[in-house]
Amino acid sequence: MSQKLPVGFYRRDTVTVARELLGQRLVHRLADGAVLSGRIVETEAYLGADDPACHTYGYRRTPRTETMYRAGGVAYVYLIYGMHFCLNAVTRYAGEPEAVLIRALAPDAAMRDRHAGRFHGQPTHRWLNGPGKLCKGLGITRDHNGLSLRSAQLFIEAAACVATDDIVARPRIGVDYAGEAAQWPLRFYVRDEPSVSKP
DNA sequence: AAGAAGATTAAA
DNA sequence: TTAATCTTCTTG
Repeated sequence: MSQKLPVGFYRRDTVTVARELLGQRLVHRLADGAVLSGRIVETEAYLGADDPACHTYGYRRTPRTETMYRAGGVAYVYLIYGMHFCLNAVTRYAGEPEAVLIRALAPDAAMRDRHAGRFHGQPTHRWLNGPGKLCKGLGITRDHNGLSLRSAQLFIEAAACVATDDIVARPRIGVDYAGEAAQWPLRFYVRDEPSVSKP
């Protein structure tokens, strides 16, 4: 029986959390009892006040980013491009606004077996291979913003970490506006994993 | 009050 | 390469 990751897991260095979230299991329980879940295979670290690519660069504080200022272990969900949601795990402590964007999941066997109908006949490795797609696929919306990642409906379960040799570090996606920070190798994914968004 | 841009996606 | 689509933030 798997355990939910303790809050202490999140209240650490954000890059460490981003790397160690690879392999863990994200679970969403719907009101009707359905369980949608997958193994995390791709993440990105957003390093707060000193990171030009981060929503909280320079301690920018707005209604939207308020969640990032909370203590690690809660979900930060926001709408991007007017049509897609992105899910992040808030890291560190209150007042240290950093987070890990969860970019891709490999669907669990139970989900592949029972919820293929949600995905229009697509191959399973394309179900959740992008930050907007995984929110859509799991039914995560802005209603989940601020929710504990140990809550009954949304949580991350402990599973085996991915070995260092199997983690690939690359520049983050979609942050070209961030100058030099656009090159920082803060995107992490599992080597040879088909469900990664852009191998 | 108005405009610009965005941690994306699917389709051409 | 581009449209879709709208919230958030910046500027006037």
